[in-house]
Amino acid sequence: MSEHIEADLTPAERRRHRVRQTIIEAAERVFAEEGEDGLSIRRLADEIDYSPGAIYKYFSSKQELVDELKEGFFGKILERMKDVPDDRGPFLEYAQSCVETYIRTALERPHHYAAAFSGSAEASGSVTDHPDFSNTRRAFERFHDVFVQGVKKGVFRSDLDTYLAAKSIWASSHGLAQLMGHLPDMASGFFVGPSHDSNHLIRTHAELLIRGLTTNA
Amino acid sequence: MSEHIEADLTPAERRRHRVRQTIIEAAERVFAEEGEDGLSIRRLADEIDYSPGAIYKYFSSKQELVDELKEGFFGKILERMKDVPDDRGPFLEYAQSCVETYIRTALERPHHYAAAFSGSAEASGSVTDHPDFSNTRRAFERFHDVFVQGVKKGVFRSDLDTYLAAKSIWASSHGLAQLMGHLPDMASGFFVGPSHDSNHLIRTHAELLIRGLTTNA
DNA sequence: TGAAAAAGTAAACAGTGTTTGCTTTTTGAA
DNA sequence: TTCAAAAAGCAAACACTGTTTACTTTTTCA
Repeated sequence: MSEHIEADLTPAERRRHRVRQTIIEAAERVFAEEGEDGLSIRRLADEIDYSPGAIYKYFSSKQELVDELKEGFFGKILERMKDVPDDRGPFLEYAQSCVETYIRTALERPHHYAAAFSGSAEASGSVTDHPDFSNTRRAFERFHDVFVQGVKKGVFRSDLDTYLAAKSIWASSHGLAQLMGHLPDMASGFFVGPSHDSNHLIRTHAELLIRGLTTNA
Repeated sequence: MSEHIEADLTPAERRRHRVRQTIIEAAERVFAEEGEDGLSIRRLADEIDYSPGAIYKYFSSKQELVDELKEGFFGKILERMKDVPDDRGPFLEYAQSCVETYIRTALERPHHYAAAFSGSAEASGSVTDHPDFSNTRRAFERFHDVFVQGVKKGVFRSDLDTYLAAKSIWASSHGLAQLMGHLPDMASGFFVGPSHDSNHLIRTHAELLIRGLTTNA
C-alpha cells in the first residue's frame, strides 16, 4: 500500500527509507518474540549496528516506532478480514468467519495485539488524535460493514444502531483475542473445567456472538 | 475477608501489617490516577516518608505490589457481582445485570483493570501458577454459575459446554470493558457514526451477548 | 542484660528512553 | 571543482527506573 514508492525519489531519500525499514524490521523481529519489554533502543541499535542515538534520526520516540508496528499489524488483520471469501455459503457463516479471522490473526502476534490496547485511557488518548490509526479504524469499519450487510440481507436485527452493534462485535472479538493472548492456558483447562482446543473456543465464541445479532435465533 | 485478623497478633505484627497497608493505600491512590507508569517505588517511598529500599521489606518486587492491587480490584468486581439482586425479575435480566456490573465496575478503575490484562502471554504466565489470583478465578466462576443457572431454568442453551460458554461470556464482557477503558471516546462518536452514551453501549452489548446464549431469541 | 532479628537507610548497580555536542559524510548550488 | 549547508552518525551525559548491598538503628525475647 505504501511500500513501493521508491520511484522518483532521490538516492538519499531511498537510502533513508531503507535504513528506516531496517530499523522497523529488527524491531518487528524482537517485538514479536519478546514484546515491548524486550525491545530496547540500545538492543535495537546493537542488532542493526547503529548507535542508540541514530534511531532518533528516524523516529522521534520509541512510542512512535511501536505505534508503527501496531498499525502495521492491524493492517495485516484488516487484510486477512478482506480476504475472507464472501461469495459462497450462507451469510451468517461469512460473518462468523470475519470474527474468527480477526481473533485468529490477532493471536498470531499476541505481543503486537496486546500492545495495541495497552496503556491507560488518558495515556493513549483519543484514537482520532493520533496521526495514523487508520488501519485500526478500518478494522472497526469492517465489522460495521459486515453488520450493515447482514441487516440488508434480513439476517441481522434492524432495530439496532449499526455503529453500536459494530462496537459490540468488535468488543467481543477483541475480548477473546486479548484473553487468549494473555492467558495461554485459557483454551485448555482454564481454572476449572475441561480442556478446549483454541479452534473450538474461537468458533463457539464467534457463533454465539453472531447469534445475538440475528433476527431469529 | 482478610482484613480484620488484627486480633491475637503481636504488636510487631500489627505494626508491620499497618505499614504494609499504608504502602498499599498510597499505591492504590497513585495507581488509580496515573496508572502503572505513574507508580514508581521512589515516588511511593516519598509519599509515605520511607526510603525506596524499605518498600522491599514488605514486597519482594513492584510486580508483587501491583498484583495485589489488581487482585484487590477483582475482589471489588466480584463483590459487586455478588450483590446483583437475583430474587425478583426475569432471569435474563439478572444475567444481563451481572455482565453490566462487571463492565461498569471495571470502568471505575480503568488503570487497575487494564493492568490486570497487560503484559504478554509468556510474561504473565499461567494464571494458575500465581499464588493468589483467586478473585480473578472467582469472577470467572461467577459467570459460569450464572450460565449454569440459566441452563437449569431452560433459558440458556443446554448443548454447550458450560465452561466454554462461561469463557465466551467473560471474553465479551472483558472486551467491552477493556475497549472503553482504553478508548475513552468509544462511547461517544468513535471514529465514525453517532454518539452513544456509555450506559446505552454497555446495556446493548450485554443484551446481545446474553441473547446469543438463549434457547430461543 | 545481651544476642538475635527486624526495620530502615544511603549508596550503588544495571538498566531504561532521550538529549546534547561533536565529527563525519553527503548534498547541491556557485 | 569548490565550499557552505544539511544530514547522518556517534559517544557521552542526563534523568529516570527497579533492585541489591552494606550498614546502622531499633525492637524483640529469652
